[in-house]
Amino acid sequence: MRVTLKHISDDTGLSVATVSRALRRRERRHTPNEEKIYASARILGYPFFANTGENWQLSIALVMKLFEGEFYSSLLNGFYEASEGTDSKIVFSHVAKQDDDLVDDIINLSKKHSGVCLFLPSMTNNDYLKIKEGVGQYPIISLLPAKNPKIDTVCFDSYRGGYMLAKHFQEQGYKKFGFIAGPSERADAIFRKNGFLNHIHEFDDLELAWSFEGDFTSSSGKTAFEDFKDTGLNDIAIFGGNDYSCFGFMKAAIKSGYKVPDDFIIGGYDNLSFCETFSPELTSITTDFHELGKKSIRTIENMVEENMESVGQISMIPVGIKVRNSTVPKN
Amino acid sequence: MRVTLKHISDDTGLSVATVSRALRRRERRHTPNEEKIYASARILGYPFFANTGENWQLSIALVMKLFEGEFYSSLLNGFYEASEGTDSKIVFSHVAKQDDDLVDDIINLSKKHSGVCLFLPSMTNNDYLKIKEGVGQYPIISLLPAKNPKIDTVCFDSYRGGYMLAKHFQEQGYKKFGFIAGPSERADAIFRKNGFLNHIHEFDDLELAWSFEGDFTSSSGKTAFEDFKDTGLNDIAIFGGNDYSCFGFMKAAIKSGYKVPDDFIIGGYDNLSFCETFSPELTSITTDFHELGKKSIRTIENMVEENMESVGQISMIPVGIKVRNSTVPKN
DNA sequence: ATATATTTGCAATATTTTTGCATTTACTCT
DNA sequence: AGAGTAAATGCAAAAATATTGCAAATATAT
Repeated sequence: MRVTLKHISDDTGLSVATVSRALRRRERRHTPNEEKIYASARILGYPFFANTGENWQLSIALVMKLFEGEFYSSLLNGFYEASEGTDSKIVFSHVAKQDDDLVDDIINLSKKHSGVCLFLPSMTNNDYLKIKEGVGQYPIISLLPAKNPKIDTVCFDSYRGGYMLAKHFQEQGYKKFGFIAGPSERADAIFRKNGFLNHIHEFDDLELAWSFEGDFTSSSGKTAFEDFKDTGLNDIAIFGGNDYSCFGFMKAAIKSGYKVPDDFIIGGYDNLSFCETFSPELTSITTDFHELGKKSIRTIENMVEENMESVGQISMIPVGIKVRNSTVPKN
Repeated sequence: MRVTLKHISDDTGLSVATVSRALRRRERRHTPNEEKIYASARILGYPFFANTGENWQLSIALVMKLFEGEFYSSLLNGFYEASEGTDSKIVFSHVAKQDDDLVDDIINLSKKHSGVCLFLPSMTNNDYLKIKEGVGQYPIISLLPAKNPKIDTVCFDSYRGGYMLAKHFQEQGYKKFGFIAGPSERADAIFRKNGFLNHIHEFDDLELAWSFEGDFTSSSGKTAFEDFKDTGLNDIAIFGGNDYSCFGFMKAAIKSGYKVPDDFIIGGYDNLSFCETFSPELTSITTDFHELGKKSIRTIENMVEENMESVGQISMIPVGIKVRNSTVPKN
């Protein structure tokens, strides 16, 4: 049974007619009974109707799970800014921490919104298939790259990011390269790595001299440094996988008496604001969340309007590189 | 006119009966017509009814405006975590960047949600009054302290934060204190300052030797250092207003050859994750966003249920202090 | 105390949604 | 290809829900 005026009437003790009038009135009067009716309507969950014609907007749910660090703010901010001036409004949706209900949660979201954007690194291909089955032909995209994407994807060009950084290292005259890997189950981490390694492999005089399995945290960067230190390598260019790893690595290195960029150069990924705060300032791959948001919203809007079958299309948003003192000595 | 099945029927060319059945059915079938009906319902904005009894949740809108940096992630995360296991669900709501429509935006939000939490540093008392007038007796709170709050407030005890830091400085044996102020229109910045200064004034042997008007940015921290350097002061304990200011200040100081905590000690506010990454690690006032979220949600829930008049009550969430190497030499 | 405006409930009316039933369409199995 | 079966659809009746005219009750102003 859905919520009707009768429920509110029973709840408030007022007649259905009074409830109807209070809720339908253009201007609020803030009389005690009106307040009572509104309060009851909210508690009971009476649907406040959207009106035809009148600036109705698509609501697009942006679904994330983990939620710490500057990165998520930037992502959200990019989407909100991108939504201004479009016919869509962004609704941020948080989903349960447990993976169990994830698929069901998303299917439920699809009932309430016009489209869904997923940013969920832990999702498997199997999950995506289940979601696709659950939502049917519905505007839904993923914001993370996948090896074999089951749904349309709008994401940063992680591969190119890794590639660009390797190229930059080469241009600085380095031949030996190092790499701290991200979590191996994250496709974006793998693409970054592939881009980096592929550039190295393209040139016979370049060599991957060291690598380490990290997990994108600052503390794994520190562990990576301890591993690195034991190798005794120097004159090497290191890709940290992301900025946090680099911070952890650099901090430990500087503490051990290393000088950056003299003893090694290092570059990160994400271009967090702390890149400028750290000494030396960290070279990093830059991502434009505003572009990601714009492209995602446009994609969802197209899907809603054309109502066409999704075919696992991938849109890559280009990334850039911000060169700072961690790879280029101060002049 | 609100959206009815007739609209969807007209839009899809199917009969009202078919539309009704498709939307009412428990399980989705994903037939072409069903997809068409759902798509149309989403575009037109047909209200998908919340059911009585069945796990209906209060929806609480968390309203923010600016949106950069780790701080906002933490705030959101705290609220979402706090909402788990309660009868409420958090809906994050972004409002227009322009101040003009702010009040109207919030009044509109009040129609769609059971309660509203505002985190809007730029709001004036006048704005709050207008909102109160617009929403009537409605569950709404502010998450920022105000000198003379017009609506109920749940916020961190900024005053005590400033006070605690001054006390910590005193315990480290310092007599001379310095201070970088935040934006003067932000009440939370003023409370931090007052707490800090009041502790100083309580003791005759303590003295505020230097202060600077900043704006909570890293670059204003840098400017603050330039001002500080000219004074030639040393053996001083500095409260940076927030962490960003401290980072900017420390970076500039270290570049100028200062040693922290030898030449001066410094403490921040917010306990950003970068406090641990910076060298030296930054002592900072810690805030518990989970507690803030819990208290806020409980307050809104009470307001919804008891439907009582809001009276400008203030709930302060205690803050803590995390002492690190920027104020205590490593042992 | 009286006049006037506002709010409310009842009942009638209008609108919207659901359902029984016959028909059409899609699909399966010879 | 054609019969048989299941599912989907439209029509129209029925049910449910929402709105409104009107008179009584209540509040407010004079």
